Amino acid sequence: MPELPEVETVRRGLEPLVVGKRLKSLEIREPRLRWPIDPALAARVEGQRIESLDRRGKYLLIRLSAGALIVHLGMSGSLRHVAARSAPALHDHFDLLIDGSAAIRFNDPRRFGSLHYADEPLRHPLLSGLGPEPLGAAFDADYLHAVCRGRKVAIKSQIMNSRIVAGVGNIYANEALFPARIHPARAAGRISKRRIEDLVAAIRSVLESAIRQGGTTLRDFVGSDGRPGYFKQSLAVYDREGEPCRRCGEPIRVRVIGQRASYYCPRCQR
DNA sequence: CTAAGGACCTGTCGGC
DNA sequence: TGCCGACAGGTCCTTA
Repeated sequence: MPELPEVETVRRGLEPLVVGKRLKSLEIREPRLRWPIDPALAARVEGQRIESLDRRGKYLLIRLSAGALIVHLGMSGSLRHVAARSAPALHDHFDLLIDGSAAIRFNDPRRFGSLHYADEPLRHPLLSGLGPEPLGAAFDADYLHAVCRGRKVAIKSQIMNSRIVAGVGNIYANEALFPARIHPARAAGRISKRRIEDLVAAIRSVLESAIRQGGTTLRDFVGSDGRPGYFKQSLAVYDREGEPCRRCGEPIRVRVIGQRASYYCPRCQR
């Protein structure tokens, strides 16, 4: 479900509610997530002050006085700000009880999400190999062109590879390739530098625009306040099979590339 | 090394 | 109406 803009939406929603507060307790109801939650984790973080809320790719970093909690929302996860007393519902796997009477509640039907603790989160094995942030200065045309050189993988798979760039998932990979006018199946190594520049600009612009609209809600994404995102109405190609291209009118097509549904305009994208 | 496919889970939707 | 397969916003791990 959540890609970078959705995780950033959650981060921005929670930040003012938790930073500076004390983490009273961590209540784990279902430890069987993508990786089992370490049972020793609760004792380790309880009583610590929450210093900041950061994001790296699709990971949320809850930085504490010492170390940090690392949360990933997987495909179906959400973090909601709720009253501490409220009864947990199905798939509410853990609560972070915050000073006062509030809690941050993690819900995840598919359990592809995860919760870790690390003294230095950026050195954690899951984060240490991540590529640059797509909205950061290190992600530019020189970089992307260099890492695409000689590669035969589809450009869409390449930009969805978190070791290449962190946080671009299926929706925004599709959406960025459209304004860049690049066919999603084109071999990464067979794209000119000029067009790679367009792609870098498109990735940035699509992500920023999605963040401004609170992310994309297709079915069930909600921010920390329970509200959906509104970027769906801005989608140019994703989930628009058969509908007219917004640029030329040609019906949008879908095909599977790298196991993922890929939407594109066969006339505009080469 | 690269690339492709399977695996992990539950919920929902479309077709028969 | 009911059942069954296909598919869903992620990504690690194994295999070739």
